[in-house]
Amino acid sequence: MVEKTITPRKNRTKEHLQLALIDLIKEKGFQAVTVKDIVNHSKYNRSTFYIHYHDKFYLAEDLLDSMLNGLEEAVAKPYERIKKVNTLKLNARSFEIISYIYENRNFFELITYQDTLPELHTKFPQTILKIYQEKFRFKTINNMPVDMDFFTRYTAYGFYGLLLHWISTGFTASQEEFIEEVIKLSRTHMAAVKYVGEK
Amino acid sequence: MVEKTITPRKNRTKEHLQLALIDLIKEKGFQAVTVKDIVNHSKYNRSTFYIHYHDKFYLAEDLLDSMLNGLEEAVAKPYERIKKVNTLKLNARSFEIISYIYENRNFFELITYQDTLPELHTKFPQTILKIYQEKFRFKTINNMPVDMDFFTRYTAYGFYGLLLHWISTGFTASQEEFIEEVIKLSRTHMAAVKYVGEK
DNA sequence: TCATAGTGTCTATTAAGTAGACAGTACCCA
DNA sequence: TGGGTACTGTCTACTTAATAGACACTATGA
Repeated sequence: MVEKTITPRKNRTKEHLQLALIDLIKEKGFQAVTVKDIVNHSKYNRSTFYIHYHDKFYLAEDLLDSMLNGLEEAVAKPYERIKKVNTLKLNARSFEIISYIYENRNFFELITYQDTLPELHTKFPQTILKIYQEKFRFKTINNMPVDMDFFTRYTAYGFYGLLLHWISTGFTASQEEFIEEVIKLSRTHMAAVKYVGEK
Repeated sequence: MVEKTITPRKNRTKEHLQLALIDLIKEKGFQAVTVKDIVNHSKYNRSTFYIHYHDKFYLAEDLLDSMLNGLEEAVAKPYERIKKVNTLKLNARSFEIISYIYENRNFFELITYQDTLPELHTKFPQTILKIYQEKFRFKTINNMPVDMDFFTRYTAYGFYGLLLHWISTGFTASQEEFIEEVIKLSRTHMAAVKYVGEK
């Protein structure tokens, strides 16, 4: 009974509270945000906040988790985002990550703020790594022998570094341009990426 | 009984429907937007839409009116927006308009779309003119004699032209830069602007 | 011609959101 | 030191905005 059913109405309210939190973190930093700020900004009653969340930390956790879950799911579901897939060896599905981040750039911009969402700087790269580990299989050029776990970590964090740069330069490169760059760099040491669905 | 009381809850819902309309106009044009699109996007029930609005045209009207009312009110209330007022002859209050537009750029960008909010292209400049007529009194350089009604219209539409340019270039100039330009141009034929509060 | 998709209206139901009081903590500053 | 202000988290009782679903109707197009 502690977790009740989810309804569209509840989700909507939670989402609005989350959006308020994003705005307020950008405005004054997470530390300074109060529950009162959040309900003022989102125009809910203070009581309403406590129906959904115990305090701002739970709200923050929920926001982070749902965005990162969304990221994982975006990779899992068939490519709706990137339409014209470049005819390259590298699996287009990897670029769902890029599209998802771009679509939700309002959220991911949080990574450029000092006093920001708790755990964002740790969980975001961990999620990238998790996706790389669970969904992709790589092949080195000429089948050069390497520890594949290390190779996966290496490419995941390399990709993360590029993402950070793209985000913090305000997405000045277009999605297409950015994807081009990622492909070029991947090709320096990667022969192919295979997408492995579930399991 | 046709117009019931306004409550925060009602306003919030209406606002969310309005925001959905803005997004959808940008996405597919006003003509193509359906009530179903609007409630899908804003995650309300279709019935809920009809509680608040008769059809999408009433919603559009409400959106436009509230934004333009907001513009008028922004000028009327003491300058909270522009902090450091340049020590110029020209009344800083005029620049509340610029700040308001910038803060609500998501809405005002609609003016750059072809199939957009009905009446936007007529009512927006009319509102600028109304503000100029009701809130400001101008002085020509050296008290050059002109028909003051004409002079007001002339400066209002001149300002409107600059605003259009600023908006449709994606607000690349900062608020401060843009204000600078407006001041420079005003000075070519204007000795002072006086703000006249109510009446 | 039938099928599909959207419209606008209505009804009954309910649970999300509201107002308000409460005791408790933390902080400032006079 | 003590009083003032501001926010917190919990609770209660109320109401009403939001919901699901049915309805007849129109327009479109395959």
